[in-house]
Order: sequence, then C-alpha cells, then structure tokens
Amino acid sequence: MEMRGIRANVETYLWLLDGCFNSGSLLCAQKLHGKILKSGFDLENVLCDRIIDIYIGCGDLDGAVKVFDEMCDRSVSSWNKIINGFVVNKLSGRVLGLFWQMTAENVIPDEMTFAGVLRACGGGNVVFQYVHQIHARITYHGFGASTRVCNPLIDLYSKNGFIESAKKIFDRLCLKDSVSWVAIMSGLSQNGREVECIFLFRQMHTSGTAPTPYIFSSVLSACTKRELFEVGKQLHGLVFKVGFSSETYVCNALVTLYSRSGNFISAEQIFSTMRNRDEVSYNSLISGLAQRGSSGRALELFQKMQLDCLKPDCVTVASLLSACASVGALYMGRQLHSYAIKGGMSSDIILEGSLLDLYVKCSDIDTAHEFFLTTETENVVLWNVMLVAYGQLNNLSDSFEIFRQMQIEGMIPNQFTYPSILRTCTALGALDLGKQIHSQVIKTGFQLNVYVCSVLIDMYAKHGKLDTALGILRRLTEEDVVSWTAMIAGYVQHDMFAEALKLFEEMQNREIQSDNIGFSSAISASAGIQALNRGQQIHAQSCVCGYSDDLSVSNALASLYARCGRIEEAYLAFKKIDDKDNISWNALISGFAQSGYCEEALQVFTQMRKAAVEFDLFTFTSAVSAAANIANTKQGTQIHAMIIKTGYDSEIEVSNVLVTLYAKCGIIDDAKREFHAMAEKNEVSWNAMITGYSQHGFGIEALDFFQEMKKLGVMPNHVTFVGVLSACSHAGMVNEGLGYFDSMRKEHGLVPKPEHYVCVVDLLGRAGFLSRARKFIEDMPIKPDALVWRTLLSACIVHKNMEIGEFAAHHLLELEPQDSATYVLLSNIYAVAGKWDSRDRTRQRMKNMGVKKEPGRSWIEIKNSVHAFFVGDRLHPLADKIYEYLGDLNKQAANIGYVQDRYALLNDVEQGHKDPTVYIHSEKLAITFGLLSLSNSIPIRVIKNLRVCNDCHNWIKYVSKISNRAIVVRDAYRFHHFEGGTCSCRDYW
DNA sequence: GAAGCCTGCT
Repeated sequence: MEMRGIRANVETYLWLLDGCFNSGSLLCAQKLHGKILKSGFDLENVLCDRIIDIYIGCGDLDGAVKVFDEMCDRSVSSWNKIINGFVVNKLSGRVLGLFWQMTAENVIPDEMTFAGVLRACGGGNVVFQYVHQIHARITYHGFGASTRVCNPLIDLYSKNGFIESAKKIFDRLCLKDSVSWVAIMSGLSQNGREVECIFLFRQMHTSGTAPTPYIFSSVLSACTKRELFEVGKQLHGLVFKVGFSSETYVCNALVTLYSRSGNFISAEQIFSTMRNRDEVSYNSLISGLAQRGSSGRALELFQKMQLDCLKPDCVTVASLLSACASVGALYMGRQLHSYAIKGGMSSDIILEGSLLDLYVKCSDIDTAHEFFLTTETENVVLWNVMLVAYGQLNNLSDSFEIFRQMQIEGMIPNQFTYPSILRTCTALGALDLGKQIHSQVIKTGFQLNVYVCSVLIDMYAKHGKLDTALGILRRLTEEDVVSWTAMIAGYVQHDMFAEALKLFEEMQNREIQSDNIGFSSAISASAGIQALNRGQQIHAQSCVCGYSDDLSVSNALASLYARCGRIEEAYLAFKKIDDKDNISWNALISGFAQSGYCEEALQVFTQMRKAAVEFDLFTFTSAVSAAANIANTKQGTQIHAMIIKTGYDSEIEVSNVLVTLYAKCGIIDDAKREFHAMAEKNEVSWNAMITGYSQHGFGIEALDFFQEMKKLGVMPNHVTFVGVLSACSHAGMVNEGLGYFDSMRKEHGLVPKPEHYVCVVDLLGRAGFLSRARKFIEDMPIKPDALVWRTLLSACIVHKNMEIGEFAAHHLLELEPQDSATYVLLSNIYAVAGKWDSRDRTRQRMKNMGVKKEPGRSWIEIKNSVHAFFVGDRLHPLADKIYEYLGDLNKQAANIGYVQDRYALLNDVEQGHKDPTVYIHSEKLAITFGLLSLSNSIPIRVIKNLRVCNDCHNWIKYVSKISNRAIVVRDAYRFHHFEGGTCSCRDYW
C-alpha cells in the first residue's frame, strides 16, 4: 500500500494496531508508533489510546506514559488506562498523584477511575488520610451507592480498622452483590466483631440472597475465631443442604473450624473426603494440629502433602510458624526456618514476617534482630514486629530508633505501627514522646482507628490525663469494647471507682458487649468502693456471657470478696479457680490487706510459699504492706530478706513499701536507710517517709522532708498533703497547716479530697479550736462525710466540749445511724458531763434504732493459738493468775501517776458496784495475759473489735513504760503503737 | 505475616 503511494488513514492504523495488540509484539507496536508520529496522526486520541493499551499490555509502562503525556484533551478513559497500568504494575504510590492531576485538569472521574484508585490505596504505602478524601469525591460524583466503587471501599475501610464507616457504606448500597456481603462480613470478622458477622449472615440468608462458597468460608472463620463451634456445626448442616459440601473453600473453613475446636475426627474426615484438596486444606489442618501441640501429626501431614503433589508453600510454613510462635515452640520453628531456606522461600514477604514474629514471640530478640538485618527494608510488617520486640524488652530508645529509621527509609507507619510504639511509651512513662506520636497519628489520619485509640486512651488514662483520654473515647466513631475498657480501667487505676462504674453502665446501655477484661475491671471498681452487691451482679452478668471460668473474672471476684472483708467467700471463690496463677494468690493477699485483715493476708502469703507458687512484684508489695499495717516487724523483715534474695529490692514499688514498713513500725532509722539506698525515688517514696514521720509524731522532720522534696522538683500529690497536714496537726502548727492546705489548690493545682478536709478538722480540733473547726466544716464545698464528723467528735471528747460534740454526733448519726460506736461516744460525753438523762436517752435511741452495742472483745495470739477475752472475763483457764498480775500492774501504774478514768463508761450506780473487776475491759486482760506468756523480746499484739476507751489507752501507756515492752493494739479505727509511755496516735484517735 | 484493654506501693 505504501509502495503504491496510498496513504494510510486513521482507520488503517487502528486496524494495524489491533493486529499488533493481538500478537503482543512490542517491537511491531514501536515500529507502527514511529510511522504514526511521522504521519502526523499522533494527535488522534483514538490511536494514542490504542498505543497505550499495547504498551501497557506488553509491560512498557514508560512508553505508555510518554504517549499519554503528549496527548492533549485526554478523556477519562485514557486516564483510567494509565491509572490501571500503574496499579497492575504495583506502582500504586504514583496513582494518587495522577488522580489529583486528573481532577486538577477538570476531567470527571468515573466508576472505573475510583475502582483503580481504591485498588492502589489497598496496596499499602498510601497515607490513609487520602482514603477519606477519595471517599468524599466518590460521594460528590454520585457513586456512593455503586457496588463497583463501594465494594473495594468497604474492604479498604475495614482492613484499616474503620468498620463503622464500612458498615455505613454497605448499608447505603442500592444493590448488594455477593462481593459486598463478603467484604462487610470478612471486615466485621477481621475487626473482632465476629458475632455481628454471623448475625449479618442470618440477615442475608433470610433476605433471600443465596450464599456463595466465599460467604460460607467467611462466616465459618468468624465462628472459629470466636470459638462458636456449635454455630459452626449448624452452618455445616446448611452447607450440606445447599450443596457446597465439596467446595474446596468451604471445606477448608470447616477443617479449620473443627481442628480449632479440637475435634480432629471431624476435621480429618472432611479433609480426607474432600474432592480437591489444595494447599490451604493442608495448611488448615496442619496449623490446627500444631496449635494444639500435635506437632508430630502436623509434620506427618507436612510430608504427606508432597505425596499429594502439593508442594508445601510459604503459607504452609507460615501457618506452622505461627502455630510455633503461639505455643512457644522455638526449636521446631528453627527447623522450619532451615526448611524455608533450603526450599528457597526464605525471602518470601509473608514468611519473613512469620519468621521474625516467631523469634520475637519466643523472646529470642537477638536472633530476631540478626534476621531483621538480613531482610530487605521495604516490608513494613518487619518494622512493626521489631517495634513489638523492643517494646517487649522495655527498650524505648531502640524502639524509637526503629520508628524513626523506618520513616527515613520511606516506610509509612500504619495502624499496626502506632499501637506498638505507643504501648512502649505507655509502659515506660514516655508521655511526651507519646504526645508527639499522637500528633503524627492525627496528621496521618489514624486518630479514629480503634487499635490506635485504645492505646492512646490507655496511655493518657494511665498517666492521669483522664480528661484527654475521655475526649478520645468520646470522639471515637466506632463502638469498641477495648477502648471503653481502657478508659474504665484508667478510672479504676486512679481510684475513680464511681466514674468507672458509670462508664461501664453507659457502655452496656450502648449495647457494647463487654469482654472478660471489661467485666473484671468493673468488678474491681465495685471492690474499690466495697460495693459487694454491685460486684456480684456484674459477676453474674459475666457468667451469663460465658466468662464463668475466665481467670481474670474469677480473680476479680476473689479480690472483690477479699477487699470487702468477706474472708470465707474470698477463700471459696479462690478455691473454685481451676488454674490459679499468681494474680489469684495476690488477689487474696492484697484484698485482705486492704480490708484490714492483715493477719489473714500474711497467712495466705505463707500458704503461697508452701504451695511453691512463684512470688512476683505484686505479692511482695501486698505482703509487706500487710505486715506494715499491723506493724508486724518480724514477718516484715523476713519478707524483706526474701525480697533481697529474689532481687526484687531494685523495684521502686517494693522499696517504697519497705520504707513504709519500717516507718510504720516506728523503726525510723531503717526506713531512712531504705529510702536513701534507693537508686530511683518517686513521689510515693517521699510520701512514705513524710507519712511515716508524721504518724510517729515527728511533725518537724516530716515537714523538712516535704521542703526537700519540693526543692528537688518532685511533684507532691494528694497523699503528700495528707502526711503534711497531719504532721502540722501533731506539731500543733495550725497556721502553717492552713497555709499548706491553701497551697494545694493555689500552688499545686490539687483539688482537696475529703481526707484533706478531715486533716484540717483534725488540725483545728486537736489544737482546741472547736468552733473554728465547726465553721470550717459548714463552709466546706463538698458534703462532709462521716469521718469529718467523727474527727470533730473525737476532738470534742478530748477537749470535753459537750455542745459541739453533740452537734457532731447528731450529724454522724444521720450518716451512719447503725454505728454503735457513735452512740457510745455520745453517751460517754453525757456521762463525762454528768448528764445522766441525756445519756439514757441516747442509749434508748440506740435501742429504738435496733442498734446493738457489740460486746467488746480482744484477741491475742500466743504460740500459734488465739486467745479471746470479753469484758470482765473469768472463763480463761489462767483467769486467777491474770487478775492477780493485773492487780500488780495497776499498783505499779498508780505509783507513777496513773489515775483510773472512772467516767469512761460508768454512772454512779455502776461505779458503786461491789465487784469492779466485772467492768475490766477485754484489752487489759489480753495485754496482761500477753505480758505473762510472751518473752521480753516480742511485742504484745492485741486486736480489739471496738475502739479502745480513754482509760484503757491511758493505762496501756503506763504499762508499756512499767514493763518496758512494745504494745501494739489494733482497734476498730486505727492502730496504736505503745512504747515507753507514749502512743503513736499521740492520744488522739 | 504484625496491634490494643485486666491484679500492686504512700
């Protein structure tokens, strides 16, 4: 044709190009392209489009782009061709740029454009923020209900953790095809919402949409993940009914289901009768077996697979590796690693991930790092796994270095990266770094991802920024149980139990199903305010949800009973736990210690040692704290020795409680030694010293420590001020105390809590400013609690002020009408003033209210047996000896100034009783018996169920001096440590 | 192939 001089026209070239396209010859196309350029037809878009098709088809993307760049007035279909060219060639990073350029040139994108762009976004290496922007364009151009565009969008959102957004898109679809259903169902399943996935399947089924094998495999895998094996079995029936029981995908999912439930008979049966077994079939059964520890059979199948003409592929090895990682089978994992190297698959991107994960999960970080260095850099998963590894080692600087380096190498952090690094920041208290990463999270559009949010909430909540944490939770658009639980737990960690329970309730009102950890946190919150009933109700709920055998929930229940002082129930709950861990034991020890049953706590500690359960940080802190509370120096120092042996003395929490132990026992030199030996101190350490000094009446020293603490820049907290204010009380420094109280708010931004008001009332009351104390209470911005009134009442008794005492007692009785001690105190005030009518009226009122005065009892332990005494008790076998020695003691005490305070309880009739020994209080008897029975080196320890009375208190001071013995009395309200004629309470209780 | 929430110390 050319030789005859006939010029080819556009049609001719089009035909020629078609031929070229069919033959797939790049060379031919290039020649033709040259001719077209020469002929000047290169301005014809229809030819250019065809040339682009051919170049892309032949893999010459650069050639295609060159043609594309030269074109003018490019149509949307030309843009689509080039976009898809990049997508197919996995150069998705450049697609977004093309898309923005296209919109800048006012070319209107169509469905095909968006489908391509979304595919590009799914390929990783795209900042997720852009997906939101593209979504906005999709809506703007009217494709918000198009399955072709929305199916990949659903997939993209759910893969990045935005399941709520995915659901919204799904709901707006006019026509849902089977791909839409699979996308949303597998999305739900991937985001931990397996139950909804199953629910949606039912909805789909009833709506008449026929399920496909893909849909079955998706819903079955949801059942497997949730361990809803019964539902899975029912679905198996349906599979049979609709005739999919030979479909490979369905059978694979069934094999996984049965093998995870441990039903290997069914699993193997399905497997062996399958028509077409593929690699996945083998992989499912192999990984099921390996996860259950049947590695022998797993390896057997691994061999057999090859006889079935299926080569174990990367996924086979990867699934075996993941099973190894989850059961910690490092040795088998290493063997698989060599297999992978021999089989030439060790550089597979997925396998690299599983290998690294194996080493990290098995805590072999050195090998992990070594392996990491041998891999190529562009696999973001490997970077993420390394972040987890350094997090495990509590190594913030290396973690951050990885985080920084990965970005230098062009990796974009994703929704896995942020939780890992942020968790490390949380654990190591690097709040500033955490905040910086938080701003990066916002910049890159992950601020609504539930995994990221849950860690952010946890980070802020754990470090006391509860408002910030709550803000994040409130802005979260997804319903996420973990984020809610993190917030609830944060409240619990900061003693804000009411807030925790309120939030838990709100979560349930929103029908967010709590998980085991949510339930256990809510039970802990109930325990924090001794709300036994509430805690029991929550426990019942958790049982309904299937958590009756869950360890966290069971531990929380034991802790609830223990912290509510229900010894028997706590032991019962503890015994019911099948696989007790240290937390179960610790729950009893710390719970008993917190509810004041410190002897029981120490007994549990001893049992724990006999049971050869390993102690941890929590065990030691709780046990020492129990010993400290009852000033049990002997057992306290024994535990200290064990702490040194096990190396826990380097832990700051342990040192803090040791300082407390010695301070509370009054061995202030040892407390100081522990304190100064600490490599690192926090505010708790300082508080322990300040409180210790203060409790032992060393007000000035306590305040010196407080000044020193401030000078060193350690931030005082609420507890510091309890110590400081009571130090001022002891030292009689009223004005200084009031000044410190003001400074809480003004200088330290601390809002005074009820206990601080109590301290100020104590400060004023002890100094005798009773009217000022009353005025102070009346002006309080919060409602005075019982302790405030009880403090005022005690001050009135010491200062013998009947009027204000009466006032205080009435308020106290309004709050606690069943507290017999208050009636007794009030009647004592009247007795002191000789107002016998008022006293009798009080006693009558007490009777009318149905309040019974508990009979006073005291206990003392002598050589592993407990001796109990009532008032005027003569039932003890050694009663005669005890009364004889008591008489001696009374004489000696009188010689050095003891005068019996006969007004403490008795009216004139009672005082005239023939035998005054009838009224001898039980603590006197117990102490006398202790002095008779115990060697000089052992302090006398007596427990009393009521408050110790004024007379006994005075008597014990004298006796401690005469006998030169330490006497420790724990009464209903506090603990008194008598030595050398004085008491640690400084006559004020 | 990778990620989050749960017991303790003043």
